[in-house]
Amino acid sequence: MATKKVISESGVGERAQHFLKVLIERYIRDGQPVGSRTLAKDAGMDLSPATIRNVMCDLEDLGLVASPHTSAGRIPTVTGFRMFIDSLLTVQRLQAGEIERIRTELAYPGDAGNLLTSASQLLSGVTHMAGVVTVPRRERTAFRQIEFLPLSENRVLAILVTNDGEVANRILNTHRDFTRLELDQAANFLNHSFSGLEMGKVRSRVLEELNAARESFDQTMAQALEMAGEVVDASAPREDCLIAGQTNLMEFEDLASLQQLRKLFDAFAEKREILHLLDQFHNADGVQIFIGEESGFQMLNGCSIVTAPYQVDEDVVGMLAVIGPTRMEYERVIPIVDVTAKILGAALKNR
Amino acid sequence: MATKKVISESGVGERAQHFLKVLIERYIRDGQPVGSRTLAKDAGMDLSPATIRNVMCDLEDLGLVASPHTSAGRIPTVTGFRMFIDSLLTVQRLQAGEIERIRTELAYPGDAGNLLTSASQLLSGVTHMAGVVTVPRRERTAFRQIEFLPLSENRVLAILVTNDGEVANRILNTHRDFTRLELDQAANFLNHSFSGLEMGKVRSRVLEELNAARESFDQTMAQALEMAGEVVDASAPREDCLIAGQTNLMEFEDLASLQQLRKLFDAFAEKREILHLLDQFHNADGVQIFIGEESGFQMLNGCSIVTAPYQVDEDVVGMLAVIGPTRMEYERVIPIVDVTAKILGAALKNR
DNA sequence: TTTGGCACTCGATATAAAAGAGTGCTAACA
DNA sequence: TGTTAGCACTCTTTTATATCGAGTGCCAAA
Repeated sequence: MATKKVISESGVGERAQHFLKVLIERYIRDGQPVGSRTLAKDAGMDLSPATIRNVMCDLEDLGLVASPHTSAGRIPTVTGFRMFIDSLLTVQRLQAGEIERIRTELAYPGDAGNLLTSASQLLSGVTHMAGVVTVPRRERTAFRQIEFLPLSENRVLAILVTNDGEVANRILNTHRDFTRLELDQAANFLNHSFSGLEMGKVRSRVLEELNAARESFDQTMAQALEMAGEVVDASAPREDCLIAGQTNLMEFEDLASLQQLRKLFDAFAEKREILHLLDQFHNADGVQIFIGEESGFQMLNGCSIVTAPYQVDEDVVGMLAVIGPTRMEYERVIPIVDVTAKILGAALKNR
Repeated sequence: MATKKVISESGVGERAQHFLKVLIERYIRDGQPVGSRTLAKDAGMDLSPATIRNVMCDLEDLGLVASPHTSAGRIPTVTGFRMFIDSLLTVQRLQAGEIERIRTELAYPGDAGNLLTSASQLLSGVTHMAGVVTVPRRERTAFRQIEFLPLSENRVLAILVTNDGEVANRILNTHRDFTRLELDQAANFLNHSFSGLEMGKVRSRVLEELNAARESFDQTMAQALEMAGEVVDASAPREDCLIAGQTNLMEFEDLASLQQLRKLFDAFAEKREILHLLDQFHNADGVQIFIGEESGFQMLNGCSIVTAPYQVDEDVVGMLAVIGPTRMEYERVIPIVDVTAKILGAALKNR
């Protein structure tokens, strides 16, 4: 069966694939339709433009490239890009210097929030596109310690520490005044009951016990649980994402139709949709790429997202992403996102 | 001296001022150079275009209007706008409905941060421009209470509560382990020494006492003070501003040169300059307006800022602003900012 | 002081022509 | 059978040119 023209599953000859690759690389560089003459030179196979034209015809029939009008060259379609990304891409190795840069920028100690902000800024700085980091969800974290401090009459400060070192606090207006001793006792009880428990479970357990306490008319207990409930809620899934360098996207005339750009920026301000989108890739491991049009979200037309999860102790805790025009240098961006994810994970671990 | 042509200090006749006013109002509506014919109709004084032209010549000589080219009408200059704003503007009264809207949107209870966010969103929503709210500075707030909680070996959680109810916390890695009792004693001492003191002073006093403690080799005291210093720094002037509706500005083709817009958005992301700018008006009371070019900040070319301080108990605690194109409907925006400032102040008071 | 008249300027719009890039197809070639 | 040269054709881009129209500035008359 070994004919000269090897056909891959997709029905595209090996040579045609090579041309597609070269065409897309060229298109990524210049952003303009690529003609047969240009391609003939770039491909380096010493073929005439006419030959190329024949192949282009095939590629067009397969929906991998398209021409904006009769006398322009070809530009890749979304499916063309998809094939390029999935099987044609040759990822560069990151230069040692760049790895070092990432490492040092994420090396300085600071609290977790700070670190994540740095990471998104770093991504946007290195790639000249928008950098996104989603913040670990609260759901996964565990209860470590709760404390109550009397502030003034009828006002108590509740402090909740989770095992990832985050601290949530809330000022509670209580029905009656509590002594310091009472508060300490309540805290002791709660710490004893919930320590180490995953926050989601804490929430449900608090509710259960609250009902139990009410039935048995244990006022003190009920109040303690009520207060705990409030602060647990305050520390609730405040999942969020940090976006840096949005304005970099204004430089790409690919997206420059203000219309388009505005939709994108609105999405950034809102964040919800972006977050939802990235969550879909939460379970993949390693770098994933997807193209705006594939997502169904209109605001991402013309864009691509390069994303990777980052892990602490084998657990995926959040996502990292770069958003830019579909016409981006994937072979440079992919390793950047990849390495940053790893370094970020490590940095979070020895925090 | 009562001649027919009354000359104001600026050397502009009363009638000329009236024309300037009408011209600017028209320019604000249409965004296009206003010609003599149009102006003749709008002015409602039954004068011929030729007469208007003469007046326009005078206004041009005074630098209040300019023409983009020979055969276009006139557009206001920055100084023209300045005069318009300072003395020609007739501010509309806000409709009862709009006041109600503002009141209800700021009525629902929530923490202070929430309220401020709502305010900026409200401003941007009502004006279709960008809304800004600066958050009260920490400097002005006073120390109320500090507490230390042992977390694990060599890790202590320090919590600082200020009299405005804000809570700052920081996890400290200590050189040695502290018992709960030691920590309580340290907290007691600090609370006793600093309670009620303004934060700026707390910072300096901590340093003084730290030196004293070191000289007298009072290790325990020194450590307590060191820890206090860290958390005080953590709660340092985290002055900040909340910006909403930036993307609204993309709709105005006045600013649409992507160059311009990008600079503006970068400034929004950075925030520092905006904050610094608004701080200059911190002491003014009532609505202030200024025009981008006057600020010297390049990114504000083509923009104006309508700003007002908001007060709690007679004290100015922050600023509120709307940023939009210089060609904005001041007579509508001014009362909105004004009223919002008052309502926000009130809402913060009964928080 | 106001007005009509008039020449003039300059951007905006329209039209046409030419240039350039690239294609598709056909026929010849190895 | 794959490859190539040639050629007509299509569309965009550029350039040149004419025309229109809005609006000005100035002058002379009311």
